[in-house]
Amino acid sequence: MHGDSLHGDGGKKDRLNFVEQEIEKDLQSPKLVGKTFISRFPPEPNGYLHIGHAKSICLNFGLAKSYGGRCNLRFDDTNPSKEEQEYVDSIQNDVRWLGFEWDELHYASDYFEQLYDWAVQLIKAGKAYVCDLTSEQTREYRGTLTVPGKNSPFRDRSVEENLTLFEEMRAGKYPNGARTLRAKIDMAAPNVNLRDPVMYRILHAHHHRTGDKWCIYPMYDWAHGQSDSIETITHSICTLEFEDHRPLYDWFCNELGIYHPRQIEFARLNLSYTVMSKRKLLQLVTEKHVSGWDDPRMPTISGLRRRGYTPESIRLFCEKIGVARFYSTIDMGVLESSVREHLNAVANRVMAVMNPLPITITNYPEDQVELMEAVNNPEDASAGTRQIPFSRNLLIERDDFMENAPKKFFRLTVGAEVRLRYGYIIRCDEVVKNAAGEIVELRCTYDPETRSGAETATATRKVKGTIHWVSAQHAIDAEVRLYDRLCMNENPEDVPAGKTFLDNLNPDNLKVVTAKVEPALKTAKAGDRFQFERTGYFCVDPDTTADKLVFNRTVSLKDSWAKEMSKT
RNA sequence: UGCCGGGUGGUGUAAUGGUAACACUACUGAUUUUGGUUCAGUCAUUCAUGGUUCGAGUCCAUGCCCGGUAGCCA
Repeated sequence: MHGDSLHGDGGKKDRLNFVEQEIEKDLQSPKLVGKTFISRFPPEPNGYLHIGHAKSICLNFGLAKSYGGRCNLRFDDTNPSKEEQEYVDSIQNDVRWLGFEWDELHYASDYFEQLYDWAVQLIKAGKAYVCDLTSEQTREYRGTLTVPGKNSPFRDRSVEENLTLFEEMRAGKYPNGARTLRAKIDMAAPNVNLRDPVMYRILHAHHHRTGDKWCIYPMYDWAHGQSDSIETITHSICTLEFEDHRPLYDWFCNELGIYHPRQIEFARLNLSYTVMSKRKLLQLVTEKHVSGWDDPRMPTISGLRRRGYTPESIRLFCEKIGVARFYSTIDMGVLESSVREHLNAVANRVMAVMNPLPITITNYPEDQVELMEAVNNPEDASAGTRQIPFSRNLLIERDDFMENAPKKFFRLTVGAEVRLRYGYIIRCDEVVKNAAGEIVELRCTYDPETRSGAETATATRKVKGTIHWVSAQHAIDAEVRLYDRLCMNENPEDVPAGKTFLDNLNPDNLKVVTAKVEPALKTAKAGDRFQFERTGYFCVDPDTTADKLVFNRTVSLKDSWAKEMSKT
């Protein structure tokens, strides 16, 4: 799968997170000694996976790998009104893309019959009853955080009556919301989850897998622990907001007398400069603030994939952020540094000019074209080299020229020399402007003794700066989508009254430009990733066609010059 | 106001009663035909107070602050 550091060489990671520490203790306890560790990733198929899910995926599958165990993929499909096959498919695709393969594929809906039988068992034991209270009444009877609840008037129905009613509920005799099956626990429990929680609700809805077979559906609490139990999950790892549900999880397993997994909770991921809740992501899509779930600005797995993130970079990120019980926000910079780290090692370099400024090498022969040899990846000799055409008329980046340059500007300015990457050293002699006073061309001369690759002292003489370029007649056009952070603020949810996170969207999170790129890119295929030298990492978007190249900026390179400039 | 869980640099994560470590960020400096990469270095007495101890980020007590929780959602 992947070379993670945890137990990577059969050895142990020097630092264990709290989940690993608990697991190691458990694995030596009498209950589990000699047993195989089994976890599961249990998404509800009601949306696309995002980077927060990636944390859970890496944790669950990673743990299984570390401890020589197994990890299942289980769809928690207990609420047919929100779930769709489309989501089931995308989730499987995303998990695989991240580099993981589940041992068993399950659906909570596969356990509906067993869950029903267990409910009957609880009714017979006098531990569950059919309640006729409406949802509003149920809420009133539950009490509040500080006031204990009171018993439902239906709490003491006979076992026989409960059995009949529950059977009729299943048979479809009652409309939505008419009755529920509830566990008989304690209406005065300080933990509200224990105040006779609902186990089944009536829902005449079509389920994406069971069709119209059922009209009663189990609640999360009634389905989750038992599903874990059926699959003999040893460790059921979930997020912190389920912490208060653990006593209920335990209660059901105990009352049923079935295999009892251990639930462990960790803090879910929050990322700065973006939003993570499904509701908000859905809103971005439906209100067209982005082009879809896979828009490169979205923190979804599909969005990150389209943006150019690699599975390795996301796994690396998950490894970096750790796992704890403290509710924290990870800086987007950590995600960005992860993808830079991986792409720096594997992405081939290429030259692309985003905002072209024509230059003419006046002493270079009109019809001459030389092929210059360029290294594809200085970090990886096996990536080889390629040939780039050099000619009299070139295009450079507008930002690489300044008429009145400050002292530390190491690029092109009148009278100064600069190295053209993999080309020659040139000097700018003259600036050509149009009637409006805009710079339209630079006239330069080159030093023929400085051809790249030659080993002579004159050829290797140093100049302060090196800039990228393309040959005007050879370059090809490409649409480049310059993506930036989705939101302007570190915490987009932090808004004044009356505003929403939408007011914090970064208006500059996408700029589209037409760039001139070197001819070698002609054959680039969707998904290919490159480093545009001195600029950033880019990938080929699926919108690319035979006659139109489209690139997405994954992330810019670190830019200490821009940083220097912004100081003043 | 009940119950549950948390507070370690700018941000995260470690340290399991014994030298507060690692990563990201930032800032120095070196290297560099990418102002990239790489390398070297700088940046904290652990929420507060008291206690136990030869020794406390870690154990105890009290306080303060933060988060979760009252769906027939998951």
